[in-house]
Amino acid sequence: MGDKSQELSAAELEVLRVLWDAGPSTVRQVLDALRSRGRDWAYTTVLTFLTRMEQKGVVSSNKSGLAYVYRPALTRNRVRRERLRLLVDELYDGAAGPLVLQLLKSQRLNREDIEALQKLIDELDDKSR
Amino acid sequence: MGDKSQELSAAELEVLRVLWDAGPSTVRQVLDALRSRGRDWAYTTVLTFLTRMEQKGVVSSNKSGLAYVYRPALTRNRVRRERLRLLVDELYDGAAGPLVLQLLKSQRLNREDIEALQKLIDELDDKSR
DNA sequence: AGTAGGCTACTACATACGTCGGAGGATGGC
DNA sequence: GCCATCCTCCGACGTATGTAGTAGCCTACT
Repeated sequence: MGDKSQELSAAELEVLRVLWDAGPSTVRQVLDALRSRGRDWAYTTVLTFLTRMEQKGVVSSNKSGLAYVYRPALTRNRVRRERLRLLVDELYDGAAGPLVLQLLKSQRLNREDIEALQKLIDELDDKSR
Repeated sequence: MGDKSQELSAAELEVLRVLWDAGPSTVRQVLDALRSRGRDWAYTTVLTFLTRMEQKGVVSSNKSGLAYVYRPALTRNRVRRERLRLLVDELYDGAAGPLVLQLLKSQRLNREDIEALQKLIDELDDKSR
């Protein structure tokens, strides 16, 4: 099967998100964080995920005192970029334009977003002219 | 595991894409289309996918003459929306703004895109004011 | 009528994913 | 010193995914 090696399943991504939000954490801390997000896994389940994810290289760990502390080995931005690219390639034939439009239409942006957007567009506009 | 029932794996999505692009097709037609896209599966592999996908309800089929003809049961737009929502929720905490910005920054848009964008922003701007 | 070639059904198998339980080692109170 | 804890390691099990072989059924041509 896939050997791109850095494939994140939905559940794995959830674990990673905890690490991004909470910073380096032990298994128990991750477990608690997941619990508070409504994910009620067993301790060993979390352990299994972290272990497997370390194999894949998406988290790293080092023993600190009694327990191992895990930290993300991929930045949120890196994953965002990859996922975004995948989405664009798979569902928009590589063209980002329509995706942006769809986003703007279907999601409600607030005033602030719109302003930031406008600014960026002005820049792009200058550059492309 | 997931029972949302309508989970599409990467490979399944590829099959679906062929159906979207080519319209109702037989197994062989799908196979050929996949081949021309560099996916060199065996005939029965494609058959397996289509069969499983029909179970899941993402394609439907009806016998026409000698062979079954498969057609998508989900629109491309529907899948786009779902995937997009997932991406926004999982990686942007539900906020579409930053996603749009990242898209605009990292992907190269052409003049046309930018204009369409500008127009849309003007509209949003009016409405939100 | 016989056969080649296309089609589906059924089965299979390895790997990944989601989910844990139990065994066994360190540790910190009492 | 001993027990309640907490931690990790290893193994397990069911379902999903990726990939395909085989067998048997039509059908159309010769």
